[in-house]
Amino acid sequence: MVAQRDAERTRAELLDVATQVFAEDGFSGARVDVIAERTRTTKRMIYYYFASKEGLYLAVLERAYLGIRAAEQELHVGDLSPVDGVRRLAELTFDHHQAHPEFIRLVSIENIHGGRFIARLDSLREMGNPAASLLEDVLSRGRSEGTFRADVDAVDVHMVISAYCVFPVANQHTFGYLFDRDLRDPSRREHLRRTIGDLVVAWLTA
Amino acid sequence: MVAQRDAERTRAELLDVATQVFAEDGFSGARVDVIAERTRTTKRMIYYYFASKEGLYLAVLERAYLGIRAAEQELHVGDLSPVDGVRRLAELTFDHHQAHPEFIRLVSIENIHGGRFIARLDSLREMGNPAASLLEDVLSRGRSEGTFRADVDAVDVHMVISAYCVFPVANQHTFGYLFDRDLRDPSRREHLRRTIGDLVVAWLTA
DNA sequence: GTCGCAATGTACCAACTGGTTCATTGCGTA
DNA sequence: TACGCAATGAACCAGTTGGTACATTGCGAC
Repeated sequence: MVAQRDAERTRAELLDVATQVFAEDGFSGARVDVIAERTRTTKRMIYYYFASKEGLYLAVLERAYLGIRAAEQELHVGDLSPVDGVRRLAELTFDHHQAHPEFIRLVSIENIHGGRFIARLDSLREMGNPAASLLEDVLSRGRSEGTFRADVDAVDVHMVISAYCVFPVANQHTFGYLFDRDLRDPSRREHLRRTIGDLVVAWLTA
Repeated sequence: MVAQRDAERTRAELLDVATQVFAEDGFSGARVDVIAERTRTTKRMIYYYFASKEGLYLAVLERAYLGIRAAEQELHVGDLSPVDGVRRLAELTFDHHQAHPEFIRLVSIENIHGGRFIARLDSLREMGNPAASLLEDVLSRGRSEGTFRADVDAVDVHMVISAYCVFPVANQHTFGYLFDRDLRDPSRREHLRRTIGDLVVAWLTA
């Protein structure tokens, strides 16, 4: 018989389901009862482990960000030329966003709430941003080599890449409707992927 | 004495307030009572004119888009060279987004809801997209002139510009928190503005 | 002036929703 | 094997919220 009591599993299952539901319906739209229903446990457990709907949302948000950061730790572009390095960094960022739409949705939701929840997660700030650090490095190599322009910093470049990678996921529905173009269609992905590389490289080397 | 009965004014006031409240709190987060309170009229009028909370939201969304389209009609870049034309188009788009954050918020919200509401507003699709049409024109001039690359179309370029212009508004809070950089700070606006021009021109002429 | 109807105000409701109460159960341990 | 406590389940509650019933009022037409 499977263990009938497993605190870790219960907690994890709640987080998984809550991530899905919050990403789908937003904070206000999500219903505690719905989250509980989709679980093998009950609503009581949400309040037992997370104290409140807000506490659950905070836990979901934190875990989502920590997951992203962990993945970023795996990146490495030190052995590539600056030009190949930024292109690769941009493409990997693109892949990553494509693979985690629910994360992007959570971020959108958080911004609609004015970032009032994320502001309480000190853990995120402390751990820094691996992708941005890598970029910092590649960028300075390119600059001292003379191939990259010097009027933008790593955060500027990171913003351009983020903006491009977030958009096809975050705005897929309105854009798709207005321009009759499904930005998430697999057959279009390679073109989009190549484009962010072209874009950033052309810009930095101009 | 001011007119005590003015259907048009009542309707418009409801739409104005509702736009603000929906943009602030999302569809589920917005409260019908709150919208009514901030108006000189009552909740009853919302149901009188818009039938339901959803009806009101649809009206808000439609009006917001129509407003944007109307503004886009004013653009004209036909007398500029292709290079100057795209730069100007990008910069004007940037200005426009900066000036209408509440519109961007509504679009974000709509995407979180899977575009389920906008899909019912046929009026929007019918009117086309002035900015994209202009881009189409400038782009084809640049291509036949030989200055612009040919492996991207107008919608691709429009997406890049949109992504860049939307991001600083839509993600200001999470980005601002994580990178300790206020993307909406007026002192940074000019730099951001110039950058989208540089980016697109460098890319297209690469 | 008074009739007809659009427009409006008030009070109310039924359903929903986040959160709680309290009893119960399984698991490690002495 | 009995004890202590983490973990769990089910029923319940009080505040909130979208929506409505119904009475009333102002305005234009004649």
